[in-house]
Amino acid sequence: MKGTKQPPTDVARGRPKAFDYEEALDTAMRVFWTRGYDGASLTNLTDAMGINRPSLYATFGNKEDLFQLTLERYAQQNATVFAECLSHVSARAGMDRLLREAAEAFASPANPGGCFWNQALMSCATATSKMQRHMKKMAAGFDATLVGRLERAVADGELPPGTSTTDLARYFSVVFQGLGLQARRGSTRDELHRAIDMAMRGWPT
Amino acid sequence: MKGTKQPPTDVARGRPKAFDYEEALDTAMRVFWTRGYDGASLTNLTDAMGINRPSLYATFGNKEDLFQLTLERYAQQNATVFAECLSHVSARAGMDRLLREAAEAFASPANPGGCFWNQALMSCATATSKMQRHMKKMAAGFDATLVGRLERAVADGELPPGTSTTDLARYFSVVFQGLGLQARRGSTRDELHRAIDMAMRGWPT
DNA sequence: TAATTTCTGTACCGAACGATACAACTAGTT
DNA sequence: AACTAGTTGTATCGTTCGGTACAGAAATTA
Repeated sequence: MKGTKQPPTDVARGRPKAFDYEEALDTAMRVFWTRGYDGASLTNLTDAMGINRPSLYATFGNKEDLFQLTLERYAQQNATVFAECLSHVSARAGMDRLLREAAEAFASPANPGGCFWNQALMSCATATSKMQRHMKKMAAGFDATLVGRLERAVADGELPPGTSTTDLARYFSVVFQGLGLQARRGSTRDELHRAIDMAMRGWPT
Repeated sequence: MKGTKQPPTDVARGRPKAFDYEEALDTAMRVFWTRGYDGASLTNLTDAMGINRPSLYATFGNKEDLFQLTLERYAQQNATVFAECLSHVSARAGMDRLLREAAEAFASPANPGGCFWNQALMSCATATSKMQRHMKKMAAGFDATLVGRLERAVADGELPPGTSTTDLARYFSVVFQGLGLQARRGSTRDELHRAIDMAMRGWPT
């Protein structure tokens, strides 16, 4: 990540960038999202981002750094909705909402389809062990947040005492990821919502 | 697929192959399964298969042909268990069984982890449109089989009349694929089975 | 205006990619 | 034994890969 230069900390000094940092990162994300890590070549990336190679390297480091940055950006972009869903008074309603928000994003024609994180997960076999560790850490954080919310639900009496929160969180994780793949296969948002209706029946009574 | 030569139709004529056709195909499948289509280089493949490039090309065509052959083999290998599960008198028990068999395969340490078909699905963005069509066709076949079994269940009275068999099939497809990704993330078979317990609660009453 | 700083564009690097030409080799056929 | 069909190993093809050196362009600073 050395040499990576974030947006201006002070005033710009030399020649100004001819592109927007975050916009370029978003575009890169979509390329990786569509083609996977290995399938996305630097030419694919620079063409889509509208910048040339040296600019990319000076700004984002190398390909792996860029990929990691897009992953972090993806997490960051969805963190707000994620937190909002889980802050709902009812854990059940929050979980339902989370799945439905995900369905919207996964099936949105504005996106490449499915879940970027799924794509990254399948792509990371050829990645550095450092990046694999990073991804595992992100995944663990996601799971932990889910478990935390469910534990609060048990404490609140919304879930029966003795409920295995890890098992329940894992179940919803399965559904979550399944929705992403199903969306990738072309399912519409309505179809995903109907699947969520059924998935929510798994909630303990 | 031109130039592809299947196992001996007549008696072998020239110099005999120094490797087993199906064994080599299995090995290739595992390489693709682990690394994805783009992530698997010909060197990765030939090294693992224990054959050299010209033998690979003479026997399996090019890289894309080989990939397609491994996909077909994967489908063929699982077709038996698949059909057996769905031939159960109870559609519900059959579906349950299908998911559990899948969980075993997805989490088996003998396999690369997860579902090869999932991996292929994410890899196919860079593939030929011909191969994408082929994959869509395979997926549609899977779905149609599921729907067919559920329709029979409606006719048998196992499912309430008016049940949307396509919606139900899609739900189980979501769970199925989710299990694959969860396994890839390292979940054990027991953990997957507990997720299936919850998923089966989505079955209409 | 001169000096300095930063970014852009071209042109290229060595390495790895998918794919083959070709000769040596090994079997069955005659 | 001579011939033919098919496989194997080596050595290589042209292309694309990720990554960079370097000169010129565009801004701020003095």
